[in-house]
Amino acid sequence: MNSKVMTIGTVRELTGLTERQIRYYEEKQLIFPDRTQGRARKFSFEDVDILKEIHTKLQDGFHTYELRKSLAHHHVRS
Amino acid sequence: MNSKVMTIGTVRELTGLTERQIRYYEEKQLIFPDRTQGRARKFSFEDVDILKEIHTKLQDGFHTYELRKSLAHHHVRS
DNA sequence: CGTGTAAGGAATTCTGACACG
DNA sequence: CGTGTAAGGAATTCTGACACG
Repeated sequence: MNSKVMTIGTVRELTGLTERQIRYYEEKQLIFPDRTQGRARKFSFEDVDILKEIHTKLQDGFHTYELRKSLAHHHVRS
Repeated sequence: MNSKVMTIGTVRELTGLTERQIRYYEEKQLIFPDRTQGRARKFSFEDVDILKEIHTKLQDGFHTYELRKSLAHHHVRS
């Protein structure tokens, strides 16, 4: 499911990450949530998986700018 | 996907229904969204399908109390 | 660099009610 | 019966910033 339907609060629960981390990963171009009219972020289940992967990689010593390349294949343009 | 992850606003967009209609169908026991700590409803993609079905049936002349039975098979307890 | 937090505002959602029919 | 709406409150999310290191 690539449809962006979840708010950041739900993603927080599903990933165990904090909102700060999620927003930071977006800032670093690792995830690309949609936005509602009221500028609230909307994520997909795929985003949740990517986020988990990002966090794992970071704990393995990688940096966000390094992950930007390895996560590139996730960007499927529908 | 039966995971309850969407807020009513997303469901509104996905189904084309109003929040009033969605809440009313819940009141009539046709759908069973989860709740967040802050009492906000959370729906699944299956709920979205059921909601569309409910609206179609209503337009076909059925009443909510009649649909309660025909939708019973949807209640899969995980 | 990656993450925590307090700050103030804006958008979202909630409930109970009155309305129509 | 099914749905619209105005009302007030509570919870959510947003951005920019300061902090640590």
